[in-house]
Amino acid sequence: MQKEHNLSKNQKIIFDLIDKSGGPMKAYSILFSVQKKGIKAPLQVYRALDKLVEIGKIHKIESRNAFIACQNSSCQISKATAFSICESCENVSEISNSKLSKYLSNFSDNSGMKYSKYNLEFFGLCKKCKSK
Amino acid sequence: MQKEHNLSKNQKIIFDLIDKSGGPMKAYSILFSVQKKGIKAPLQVYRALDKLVEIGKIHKIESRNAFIACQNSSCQISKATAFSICESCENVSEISNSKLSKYLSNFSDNSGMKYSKYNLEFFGLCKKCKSK
DNA sequence: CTTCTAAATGTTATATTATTACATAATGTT
DNA sequence: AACATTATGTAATAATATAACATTTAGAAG
Ligand SMILES: [Zn+2]
Ligand SMILES: [Zn+2]
Ligand SMILES: [Zn+2]
Ligand SMILES: [Zn+2]
Repeated sequence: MQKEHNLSKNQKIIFDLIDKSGGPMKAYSILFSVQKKGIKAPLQVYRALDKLVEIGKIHKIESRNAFIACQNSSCQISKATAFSICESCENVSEISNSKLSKYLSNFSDNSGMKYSKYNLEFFGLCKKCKSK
Repeated sequence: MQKEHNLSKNQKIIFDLIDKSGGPMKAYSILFSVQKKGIKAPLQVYRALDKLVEIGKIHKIESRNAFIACQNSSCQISKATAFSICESCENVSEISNSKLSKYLSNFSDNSGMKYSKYNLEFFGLCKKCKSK
């Protein structure tokens, strides 16, 4: 079970927005959407995003500079993330595959590195875009 | 064998700089370093970087907005990249592990996505930083 | 060698993404 | 109440990346 975090006002506004959007959102698009709720400055958005990433409620899609709500709410995998990204329609979804996460979490090589976190992004074409 | 590409003047200047640096470099730090060679504008740097990424001579470290020379010059893996990143000293190295790349290249799930590319970033502490 | 085309370059301006710095307020703990 | 921690508000600015347009260079085709 994931630890329950009491989100602050700004954190809640921003998390709800991202969560309801169902897909990745960019920081300045978030900013635009929450201005009517009194969040006026980029920093207010980035601070909430940082915190939400830290506690695992959202993840950053690094290749897109965008943020998506965690789609595995019941498990704590914010340090082991995998995404599937359609290069045509930009649809993103979080991959939840226990064999994959086990394989990557246990990965080690002879470099002497101690790995504590990973992020994997797969790119390709989704079902819809393939058949166009 | 990787296809031989004749790099253009700017591409060669920028590739040589990144390659010789031995680590990841950021676009504007590259720009600063090549100004004495006549490359004056960000776009000149970004165009060369885009091309070098496309042909696999360099890779972008997405989580760092930085570019590193491919450390697997003999193989064509620009569409299947894996990196190890030290969160303390920011040392980055390209992981060349055939089992890992085979596992990921063959990965598929029931989402209907057809994967053609992936990028994996491992984070942790390198040997040196661990023992501090 | 000439014509055509694709790729690369040069230049200016601008868009997008993210952080620094400083002041204040709210929340939780002892 | 005193203290520490976390969150907020605001302004300015830094860092990263692209748009638009003109020109030049390098290859391919005839
Ligand atoms: Zn998640
Ligand atoms: Zn698609
Ligand atoms: Zn490589
Ligand atoms: Zn290190």
